[in-house]
Amino acid sequence: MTKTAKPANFNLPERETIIGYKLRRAQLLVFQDFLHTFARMKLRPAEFSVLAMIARTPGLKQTEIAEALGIKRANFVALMDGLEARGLADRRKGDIDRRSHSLHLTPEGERFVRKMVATWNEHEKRMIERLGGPEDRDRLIELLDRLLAGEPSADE
Amino acid sequence: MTKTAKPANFNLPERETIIGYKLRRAQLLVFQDFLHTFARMKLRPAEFSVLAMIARTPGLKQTEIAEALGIKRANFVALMDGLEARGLADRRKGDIDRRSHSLHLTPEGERFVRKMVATWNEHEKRMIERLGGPEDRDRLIELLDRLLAGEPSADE
DNA sequence: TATTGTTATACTCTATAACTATA
DNA sequence: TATAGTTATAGAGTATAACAATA
Repeated sequence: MTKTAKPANFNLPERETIIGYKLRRAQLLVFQDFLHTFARMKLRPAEFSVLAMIARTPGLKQTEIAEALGIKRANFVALMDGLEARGLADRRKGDIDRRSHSLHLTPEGERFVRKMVATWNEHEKRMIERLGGPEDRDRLIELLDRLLAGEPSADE
Repeated sequence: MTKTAKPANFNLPERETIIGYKLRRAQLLVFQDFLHTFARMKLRPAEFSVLAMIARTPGLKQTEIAEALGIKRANFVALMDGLEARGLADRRKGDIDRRSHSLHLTPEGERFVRKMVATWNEHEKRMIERLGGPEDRDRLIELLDRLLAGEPSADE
């Protein structure tokens, strides 16, 4: 029994089956776990991605990394300033094109990334367990890839 | 071949298999489609959810709706001001507890919600097609529910 | 005292325009 | 002219504290 006398008949979608709604809730949950897990290391998701990308491919230009991660180059500046101020990464003037900065990890940045990967493993393990196991993680990724198919995706 | 002479060996996760990363990308894509679809109606996801909830259960208190949708009651005020200013919903002083406001659709709000549901169907149909069909939508929802299990979820 | 709605405020993300130094 | 990085700024979204009216 509803709270109104005349129950108007809209054909409202059930919130529990709305893709965008569930997707947002799940994403917030995963990011919450990430933030909690990395609170001690004071690392945000975007910083994680940037450090991971520099570690994997040192020497990339600022704009290349920003674009690959979907970060506007204007907003990337402060992020990179932070990593540099913490002594984790540095910018080097490109010797061919002196306008550009190529990005590298410092020795301390390399140590930090090793710890970061270990911490990330904890977090991801927890998420995979929630899903039911690695096969279910794969099934989820595959479904999300279908949504993203045909996108100007970050890499690949 | 990488861009560095000594390829330091971190055990970095592949970005393509990171749950949080994929989840965020997919959520942004779905919300982008939503925003584009509802641009003409000038309706944001949060407003959609609020109108849908008022339509389904008229008479709920402001705080009940805000909490159910994960919106802080302080932030709900401006959102509700907007819906009221557009003549879609209104607040009525509770006659038992005169501090509270119970929320209802106006007649124009009811017409708006009918159009909103039709527009939403377009959007969701597009997302379901991307996923591969309704069964795949169900599989996705089921996996996302596993992530969300044990949460102080909105409704249900 | 506690709660509902409200105001004010602040912090993060994101987006755009315009500047500088190089090309 | 165009591009890489930068600065300034503005808009969402979200978070907290404190207040008035009411319980």
